[in-house]
Formats: sequence, C-alpha cells, structure tokens
Amino acid sequence: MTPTERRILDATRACCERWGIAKVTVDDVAAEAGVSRATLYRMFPGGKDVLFDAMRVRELEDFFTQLGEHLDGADDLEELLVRTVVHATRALRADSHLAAMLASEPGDTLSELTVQGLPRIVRMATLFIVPEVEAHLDREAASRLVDLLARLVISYFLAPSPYVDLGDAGSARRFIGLHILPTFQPDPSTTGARQ
Amino acid sequence: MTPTERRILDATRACCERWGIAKVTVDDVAAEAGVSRATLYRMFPGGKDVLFDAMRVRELEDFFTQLGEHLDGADDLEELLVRTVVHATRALRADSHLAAMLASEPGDTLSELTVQGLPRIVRMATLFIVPEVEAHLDREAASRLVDLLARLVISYFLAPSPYVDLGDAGSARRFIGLHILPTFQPDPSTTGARQ
DNA sequence: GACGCTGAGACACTTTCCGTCTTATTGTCT
DNA sequence: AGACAATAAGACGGAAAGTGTCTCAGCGTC
Repeated sequence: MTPTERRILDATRACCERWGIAKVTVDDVAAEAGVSRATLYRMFPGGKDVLFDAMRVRELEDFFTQLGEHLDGADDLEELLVRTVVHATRALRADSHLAAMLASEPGDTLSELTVQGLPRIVRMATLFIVPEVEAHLDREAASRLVDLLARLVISYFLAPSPYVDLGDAGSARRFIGLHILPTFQPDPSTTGARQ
Repeated sequence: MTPTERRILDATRACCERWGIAKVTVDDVAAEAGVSRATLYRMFPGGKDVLFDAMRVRELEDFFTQLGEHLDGADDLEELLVRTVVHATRALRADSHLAAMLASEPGDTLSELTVQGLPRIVRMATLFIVPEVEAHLDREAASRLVDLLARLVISYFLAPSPYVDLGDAGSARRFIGLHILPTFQPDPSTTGARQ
C-alpha cells in the first residue's frame, strides 16, 4: 500500500466520520487527502464504491491486527477465546467512528455488520484468528468456531443481553465454557469440566 | 411561532449539527421535522436561504434570552457589564454547535460572526441588553456601549488575547473598569475610581 | 531526453436538489 | 353532513452538483 493510498483511505475515513457516507463526495475525499481527483480514480478505479469498500477492508484489517496483538500469551483455548471476544466487544463499543455511523446511517451501517458485510467480517476473522485457534483444534473446527464467535460478538454488541456481557471477562468465560467449548472440544479432560 | 415552525427550526439546527450547513438539504430538514416539503415551503417561503436565516435568528434569540436570565440582580453598571461579557463568552465557548460549525465550515461560520452576521448580532444584543443598561446610561450611550461590547466579546472569543480573558470575571472586571467604564461614565464617583 | 507520476481541468452523463404546483386525505368547525 | 383549513405525497422542469473518463502540461528521476 503506497503512502498516497493510505492518505486517501485516511481521508475517506475522516470524511465519513464528519459527514456520514451518504454525504461524502469523491471531491471531498480528494480535497481532504490533498490529492487530485485524477489520482484518486487512478488508485481506486471504479470510484466511490471501490473506495468505500477499500476503506471498510482496511478498517477490518486494523481491527483484527489490533485484536491479534492482545492475544499473545493465551495458552489454553478457553483463555484465547475469552480474550478474543472480550477485546473485540470492547473495541466495538469504544469505536466512536462506528458509533457515529450507527447514529447517522443506521441502515447502511447495520447492513455492513450483518447481511452485506458479515461474510467479509467472518472471512477476515478467520484469516486472523484461526491460525491462533489451530494450536488447539483442527482447521475445520477452528474455522467453524471463529465463524460462530464472530457472529455472536456482533449480535451481542448490537443487541446486549441481560444474560451475557461479552465485554466482561467473567461473563465471557462462563458463556464460552458453557456453550462453546463443550461442542468444539469433545475431550472434557482439559477445560470442559468447568461448570 | 407555531409549533410546526418550531419543529422545523429545531430540525434545521439538528441537521446542521450533524452534517454542517453545506451538506443539509431541504428534504433532510423536512424528514427530520416529520413534515412534508410543501409545508416547509409554506412556512418559510423562499426556501433554503430563508430557512437558515430563520434558524440563525432563533439561535440568537435563544442566546440572548439565556443571557438575559443571568443578569438579574446586577445593581451597578460595572456588575451588569461584567456578567454580560463573562456569560456571553462562556456560552460561546461552550456552544458545541458553534464549535462544530467553525470546524466544518470555517468560512461561512466566521462570516456569520463578523462581516455578514455581526450587524444582526449587534442589533439583537442591542434589543436585549440595552434595556438593562438604560438604567445607568441614556439610550444613546447604552446603544454605543452594547455595540462596542458585542464586538469585543466576539473578537476575544475568536482570537483570545494574553492580556484579557472575558470568560474570567476578574479579568473582565479589570478590562471593563479600565477601558470601558471611564469612557461611558464621565462621573467617576461611583465605580470609575477603581484601579 | 524518456519515463512515470501528479494536478488541473474539460467533458458528457447521471443524480440530486430546488422551488412550485396539483391532488387526496385528514381533522375541525358550523 | 358539508364547508373549510392544513397537510402529506408526489409530479414537474430547471438548476446545480457529483461522477467517471479523458487529455495535457508540469516536475522530478533515471
């Protein structure tokens, strides 16, 4: 990724934060990035759609990169999963950009977190998290596990439950120990015995 | 002012806060107000310009109404003026709407505080503040005083000075006692003796 | 000097927005 | 019930803004 591309994506993000996707024009982004429209179209052929898509991809990459950094030192599977969902949930809650988008354009943003965007999110989560999980499960199981957890994190983020708070380590640990680990870890000798 | 007019002006303000004037359309305002475009044009014939103008007028009215409420119990002229400039300055600084506008549309907003809008501001200040000042000065002097103070408050708000902080009561009192009162109150027996 | 990258801007096309208008509906008053 | 005022919905043409492509000129590097 060239510095110019990065500048443009940063500008896109800034514009979206300020005005919401619906109000942002290509000229806005170009001006914010200090770049001509021609350059922008050269770097992102396809224009607006491609540009905003690239922005979303980069946001996901950033999100999971940051998430990955919080996973070091998690030895057993339970600890790994707990850290993952807790940090992911807290990061989502702390994301002011996301909050602004949800407030100003609920429809588009929700779509990006569910119907339209969820496959992409799951794919990215798989890419980043499955390697960590594979230390404890085979690839197939790891993929299914990450798929499931990603959906759960998003669901509990969008609509909090009185029973589970995935932003709280204790609650997340109980939840994972009770509903997740037993189904993915047929051998009960390690952590399945909990609860 | 009918309730519908108020709803529309509230909606206008809300839209401006969210997107900045440049990005707001009449449809946005109508939708936000839960009113059809036809109704909006009936209430504000002339459309966008008239609508935004009405919003600015109402903001000024609100501003000075609130300011007026903080002036009760100021007996002597010095106290009255100090309270006025201190509250006005603090209100300007605390106005998140204004801050957002200054950030997103510096040109328009500054124009509204200086070249374009200042006459209106002075007129409104005169309307609200002069009656209070007239208890201590004749109408002519009161008008000139309010005109002067309004300009000073705005100037020191836009470009703070190391010498004067009109948001601080002590500093404001010194400033007014030193530079304002002597020129408007030739009789030095009451407060002019200070400093 | 050839090369690649960029900014500026012309261009045709599309979309959005504006302001005005008509029509149907609703609720109110007599 | 019927007259009436106010409104929502939306059609309409013209104006404005935005889009995506293109050309060309400038500028630094090799």
